[in-house]
Order: sequence, then C-alpha cells, then structure tokens
Amino acid sequence: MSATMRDVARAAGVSVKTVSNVVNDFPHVAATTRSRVLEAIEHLGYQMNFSARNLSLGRTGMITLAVPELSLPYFAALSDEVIDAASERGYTVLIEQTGGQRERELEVLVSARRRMTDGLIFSPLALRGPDAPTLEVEFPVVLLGERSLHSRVPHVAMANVDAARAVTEHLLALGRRRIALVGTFDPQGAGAGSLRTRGFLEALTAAGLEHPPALVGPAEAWTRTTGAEAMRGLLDGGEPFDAVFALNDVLALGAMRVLYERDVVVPDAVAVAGFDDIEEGRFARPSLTTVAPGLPQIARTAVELLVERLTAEAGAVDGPGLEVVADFTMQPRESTLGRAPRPSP
Amino acid sequence: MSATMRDVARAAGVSVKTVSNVVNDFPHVAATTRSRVLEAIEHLGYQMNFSARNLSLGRTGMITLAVPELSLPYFAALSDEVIDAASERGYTVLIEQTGGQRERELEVLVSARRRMTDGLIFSPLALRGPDAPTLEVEFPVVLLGERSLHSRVPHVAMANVDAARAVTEHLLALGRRRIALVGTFDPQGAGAGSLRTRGFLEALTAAGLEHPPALVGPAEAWTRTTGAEAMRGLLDGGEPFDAVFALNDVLALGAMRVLYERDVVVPDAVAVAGFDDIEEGRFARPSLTTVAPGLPQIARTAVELLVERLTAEAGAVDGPGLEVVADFTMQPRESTLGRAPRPSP
DNA sequence: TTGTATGCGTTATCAC
DNA sequence: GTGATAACGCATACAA
Repeated sequence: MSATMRDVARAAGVSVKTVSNVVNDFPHVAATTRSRVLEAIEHLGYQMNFSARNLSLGRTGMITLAVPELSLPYFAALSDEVIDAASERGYTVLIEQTGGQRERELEVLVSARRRMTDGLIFSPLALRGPDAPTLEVEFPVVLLGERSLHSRVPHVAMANVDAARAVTEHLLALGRRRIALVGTFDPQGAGAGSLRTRGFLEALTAAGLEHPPALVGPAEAWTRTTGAEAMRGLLDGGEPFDAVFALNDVLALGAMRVLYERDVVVPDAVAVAGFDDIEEGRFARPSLTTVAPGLPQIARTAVELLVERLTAEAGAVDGPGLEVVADFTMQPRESTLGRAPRPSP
Repeated sequence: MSATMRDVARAAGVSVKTVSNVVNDFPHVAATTRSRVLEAIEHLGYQMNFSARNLSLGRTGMITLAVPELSLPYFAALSDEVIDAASERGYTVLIEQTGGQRERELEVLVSARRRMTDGLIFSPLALRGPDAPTLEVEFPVVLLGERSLHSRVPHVAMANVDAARAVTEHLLALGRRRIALVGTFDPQGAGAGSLRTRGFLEALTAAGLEHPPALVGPAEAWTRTTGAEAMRGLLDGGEPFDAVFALNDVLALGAMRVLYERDVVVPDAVAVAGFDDIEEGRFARPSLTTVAPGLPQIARTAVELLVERLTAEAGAVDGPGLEVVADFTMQPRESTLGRAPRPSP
C-alpha cells in the first residue's frame, strides 16, 4: 500500500535507522544524508505508520476526555480548551460522552476505547463516593470535580462552595430574601450540585435566613428544558420568591424563559443568577448574572497534570491526591442588576 | 507491565492464537477452552494492546472529525451526533478544531494526527474552489458542505439555498420588505454563506424586490459577537429595515441582543430569523425563528458514507461525487411571529 | 554518523 | 479445534 520506512531507506540508499533518525529530528545526522532521505520521503509520499510507532513506543500520544455531553455549552467550551491545551503539548484528544449516566461513566474506565489512549481526563457527574475505588486504575487519570469522590486521584476542582456563596451574597446584597434554588437540592452529596447548594445555604445562614423547602425547583439533568420545568413548578407551587439561584447557566436560562412566558419581570420581580459563565448568558435578555469558574485554568491545569504523569519516570510515585482549585470571578449582569440606563434620545 | 496475550496463553495452557480467537469471539472455540482462557484473562487482568492490533489489522477504528470550533453550538451538536453515530458502528471519533482558518483546514488533510485515524469527516469553512484538488487524498473523506468545493469527494449537504429561500419567504409573507442580511454578503461564492445568500436573494427577486447594499451587516466569523457588531453597524448606518435574516443562529442572537440594547422591539419593529436551529434559540427572548437543516440526518449519513468506504473492498471504485442533501424544516417562532397571546388573568 | 538485529503485541496462514 | 510461525512498520540497543 503506502510506502514504509524500508522503502524510503532503499530509495535513499541508507538504512531504516537513518530514516527513523531523520523523521524524528535526531540531531546527529549528516546534512547531505538528511536531504537525501527527505528527498526520498517526498518522492515516495511516505507517511509514518502511527500504529507501528505507537506499538514500538508503548504510547499513543492520545488522551481521552470524558464529559457528559458536548451539546451542553459548558462541556463544549471545556472540550475546546482541553483540545487546544493538549494539542500544544503534542497530544490528541479523544472525546467520550457519558450522558452523565453512572453506568457509562464506569464504562469509560474500562472501555476498549479508553485503551487506545495514554490517559484520561474525566468529568464525572453521576459517580458517587462508593465508586471511588473504581478510579484506582493503572493508567493516569485526572479528575475534574471534587476531592470527596476520589481519595488519591489528582483533580482540578472549582471553588463551588465559595463561588455559590458569592453569588448568593450578591443576591442578598440586592435585598432579595426569598431565593429559590433551581437544580437538585442535595446539600449532603459530593457532586458539584451539592457543593453549590452548600455555598448557597451558607450564605443564607450567614444572613440569618432559612431556606423554605418549597423554594426548590428540582432538576435531575441540568439543561434548559429541565430548568424551564423546574421554574414552572416553582411558579405553580405558589410559594413567593424574589430571586433564583440556578445551579448552572443553562438551568438559569431555561428558568428565565419561563419567567418571561409567565410575565414575571427579571430582575424587578425576580432576580436570576446562574453558574458557569457560558457565552450564551452574556447575550441573553436580560444578560445573565453568573460566576465564572475559571474554565481556561481548569482545562490547562488538567492537561498539565495529566501530561506530567504521562511523561513521569515510570518509577515516580503518585503525589497523594493532589488538588488544584481554580479561581472564580463574579459576573454581575442585568438579570440581577437590571438594565443599564439608556441615554435619553 | 501489563499482561500480554502470551501471558494469558501460558496461564491457560493454550496458544496465543487461541487466546486471540477467544478475545475476538471467533466461533470455533471449544467451550471448555474458552472458559479456561477467559478465566486466565480475568485472573491476569489482561487488556488488549490496541496499537499492536491496529498495526496488525492495518486499521485503527478511529475517524477524525474536523470542525471549526466546538464552542459554536452548531458544531458542538454536530460532534455530539457524529460521536454517537460512529460509536454505534464501532468507531471512535477524534475531533480536530480548525478555527475556520484555511491554513489549519489544509493542515488537517496532511497532519500527523490525521494519520492516526482511518478516515475523515470534514466540515471546512474557509476552503475555496482552488483547494479542491487538495481533497483528493488516498484515505476516505466525507465532506460536510457543498458540492461546488469538491469534484469527486462524497459529501453531505444542507439545502442551503432552498432553506434560506424559505426563511426569506416567511419574512416576506409577514409583510416585511426591507430585510437586512447579517453575515458575509458573497452571493458568488461556494460556501454555505454564499448559498444562503443566494436563496435569500432569490426570494427577494421572486417578490419583485431589490436588496439595497446598505442592508448588509458583514460578519467575517459567525459568532454572537460578530452578529452584534454587524447589527450595530446596520443601526448606525441609518438605512431603515423591518427584518433581519442572519446567516446562522448565533449571528441572529448577537443581533437580537443589540436590538434589545437599542430599544428596537422584535418582531414589531424588526423581525429576526436565523439558520441552524440550535437549542439556544428556542429559549431566547424572543424565541428565534430559524430553519433546522436536519442535523441528525447529516451526522448519521456522513458516518454511514465514511464507514461504507472504510469497509469497502479495497478494489471498490469510488462512486462519482456522491451527494446527499438533508431535509430542512422551518421553525417559525416569536422573533418573527410575535409572542403567543397570553390568557388574560 | 550510520547499519544490524531484535522486540513491541497482535493477527493471519497453514499445518496438525 | 488448536498450535507454531511469519508478518505488520517502527524504534532502539549495540556494533561498526
């Protein structure tokens, strides 16, 4: 089929080793030899066989990124950043979608597909504490998420609690006192939702407020659609509220849509805040107050940590449960502040 | 390191070939032998080495999907669908981002990374007619886009012209007569933008209308930000218009945001329509009228065509420039129809 | 600086 | 049904 190194070697009148040296930019190759080889490569249209190289090297130069779903803007943006960061370091990214289902998340760790890559950046959604041992695999893994899940796997976390508290404090500072929560209410859990809920409750408590159970709009999956459903439930429930904290931006956008449909003015009647700072929120009407969890930092750090482990001497000991927490930034916008005053005509 | 087939063979007291047979579910293996091998596999925690298998098989079971950018909702949704469709057929997808830059699009065709996969699904943005020969590569390619670009490469296209005409007719049917275009105005070109522009102009011509050059809001890249800029330009230009056709949804959403900021009511003063039917548009305020290009069909067809070529007998002749055009569906919503009447309280 | 020989782990061929 | 053995194409000691 396609030309091999041997063909090139033959054509250039050198050995395979020399061709290999040229292809891999080894320093000690005579200029004339090099050019002769390059010429043969050009002439034959030689392309390296990566399967052979990978087999010989014992590595593939690929890493897996496992996310719930690419259609969710946050994970699309995450993938974008991870791909670029990995590319800069010479790695190629293979994306696996889990749908946020526990079964498929567990599957990622043992799947045939996973074995085609050198390591894994994993953003689990449904995995719980008891699943932690499953993460103790023999290939390098970097987790995106909370320490609680995994004892010894390095991970890059958001400041979920602090950021959620900041958002809630922002709502409180605006005088809102009855803040509904949109998303799963589970302050005891280990996932991002639970942590954000804890930050939310902490802020309320610090302000001397209680959170009425009726002010929860539950949403199993975090999508615009479930956010909308949750908001319908809240409005139909009759328990009054003057603000909404949605556990992420798409939930918030779904909720805002329903508020619009029900003629509830944002932020006058109800202020809305989300979490993630997806670009969509900046263009929403009203633009969405949210908190930026430091996505670029998260993506780059995750890639760095993984590559570090991939290139580490085989004997290198795993650092004990390294944790990196990204910096967050509040992004107050119209959905809580109201519309900027227009210059009068 | 990890156990190999030979280790398993030794442990089970059989030959490597037998292990291979078991692993690959070959029919002619004695039940007792099979279970013995499986036990050894379990015991040793054997995992197949894919680089070795790929080398031996001469294929990798991976395909490349090259898109401009995952952060753009349309391409995120496309990737989502392609990954799932490929997965169903036993293929893994490796995503390449081109940024819509010609350089990087050309690079995709020859990059080292590409050589790790068996084929390519390519959604080019900047490639032009003269680049067509570059697409004549020796590995299977399926293009997402227009025939014009490529003479002989199979491709899956949208009904860009027809769909754009339908959207424009929708605006005309609502009585709009001065329709601004947001996006690149280039009716002569070969890309999706040009085709949509042609459909747009066709509808206008059929209605006996001309399109004033001033009613173009140019946007090189198709993003919310450039859509917003384009709309600012249109409004500042002073040429009055009562509708906007944006060449895609994110452009439309960016434009709608600026209309809001400038107190131009949609659709009362200006109706807005887009193209792509991204989910975001359904939740926008007002919800965005658009046209659905048949994304699932496009993704599945592309994967099917590629897999077909990958599995075809080596001798099989390439069908001459096969073209599949997906079905489109108008999605009229609030941004042109106005808000559905609310039941009075 | 360059060549030779061997191994990487799997599949395929063909006997048995 | 199962086993020995030769590819697959490249990298890499080690030798020259």
